[in-house]
Amino acid sequence: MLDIKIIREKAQEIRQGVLKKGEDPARVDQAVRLDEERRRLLQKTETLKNRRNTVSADVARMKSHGEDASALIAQMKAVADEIRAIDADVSRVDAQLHSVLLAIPNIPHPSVPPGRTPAENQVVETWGEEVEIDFPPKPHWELLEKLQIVDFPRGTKITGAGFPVYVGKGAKLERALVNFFLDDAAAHGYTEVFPPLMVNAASATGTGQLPDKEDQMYVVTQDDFYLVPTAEVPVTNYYRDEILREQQLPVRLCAYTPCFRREAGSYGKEVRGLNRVHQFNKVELVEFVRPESSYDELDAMRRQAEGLLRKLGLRYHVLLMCAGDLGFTQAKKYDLEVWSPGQQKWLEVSSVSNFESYQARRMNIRYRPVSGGKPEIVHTLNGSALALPRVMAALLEQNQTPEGKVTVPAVLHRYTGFEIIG
RNA sequence: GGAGGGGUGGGUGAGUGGUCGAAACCAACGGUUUGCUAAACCGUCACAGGGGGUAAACCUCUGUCGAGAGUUCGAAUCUCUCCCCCUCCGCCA
Repeated sequence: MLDIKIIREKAQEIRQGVLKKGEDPARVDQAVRLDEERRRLLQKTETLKNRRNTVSADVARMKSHGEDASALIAQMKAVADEIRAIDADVSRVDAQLHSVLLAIPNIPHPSVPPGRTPAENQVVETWGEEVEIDFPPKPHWELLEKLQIVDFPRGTKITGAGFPVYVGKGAKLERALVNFFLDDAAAHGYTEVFPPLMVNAASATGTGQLPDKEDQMYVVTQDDFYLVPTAEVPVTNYYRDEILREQQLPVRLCAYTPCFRREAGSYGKEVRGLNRVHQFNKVELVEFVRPESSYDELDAMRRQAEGLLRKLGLRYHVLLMCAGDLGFTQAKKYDLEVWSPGQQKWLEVSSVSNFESYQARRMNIRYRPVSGGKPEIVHTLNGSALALPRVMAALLEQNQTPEGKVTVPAVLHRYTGFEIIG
């Protein structure tokens, strides 16, 4: 969420930012009104509480001297009632303000291009040769089936649609990619963590999955837990309600987890093969940084994710997302997309975002400056490096041979132990 | 899952209705003393929100003793619900 003090002081700028993102700025005005009411009520109740505390001390003093305080006590009964009433108003207004603040999106960084639709995202970089394949390239789902490395029908039998079973060299290739990604992150100074795969409601709220995106998560109703839709959720919550030392920053964490997404509402061609599944593997990068360095860190994180695709030799491009295509909590975001020759389209495999203080304020993650002084909110970033299924899809399609075999990129050989599938 | 015992500031730990935001000790930080180090001594030592101050400094008020609700003029202290930790039993990879 945004800082109410900043909303109070710069309502006009915040309104502009919300508009740029294509969201309704009315809540900004609501927040300002509720904030004013809250402060008005606080002044009233705090004056009364001051009186109550003073008189209570008097009562204590009188009683200890054996004097009769019943007149004062009777008098304070009315004050106590009044305090109760006003406090009830305060907590009502507080709750309203909080839910309005949760409904105000993060505002885009000035460098984010305006725009409403994905068509207005900017391609800022393209890497890799446009591969001339002198035979009709197969889509990956045909290769998977022929090579028998991913079994969709049996996954459907075991669980349901969108839960593939990786088999044999498919399973090993998957594990090779996970290890390659993790090792690369470690080489860049990230500390590996392996978090719980279920989180509680407080954690899901911290990263912004709740209250709005509940539909996208699998819920364990009996215990009120949520299966993680991304490692971002448990890993960013690692430091929830904590104060870090400035010397610790930047904190760089990486995590491999399966990710569980209901993907309610998707259908058709978009979900063929590995394009969109309900359970998939991903290595995620998460950083906690000083506010002044968060945009440098964003670029570095993007470069690192790109590096993986380069080492794999996969053609890709980078999109700078326009304001309207940013997530609710994001201030700036790059997407990495790999080329799928079998489908003749780009597939998103990474999303690298700066949340500035938006998530951290919600989660109350701060740092104490070396110079002393008050704790300040950190900036958080995260990025996929990378999500596996579409990397697998592109890898298979870009490296297929006319006979329907697939060559494995050299960088993976030490992980797979084989150089060709089929 | 059953029975019992607990959650107090960075740490240990006192505090069962009345100036308690909380003794004492340790750690940390600043200072004095001192050839240096150490010791000793003095001081500082939470977070959030509101009001004042142009602002910083600072002043002031309110809240916070696992979380929430309640009783009371007044709650760390009494009551209820929930969360967490420990011990024993059961179950179990």
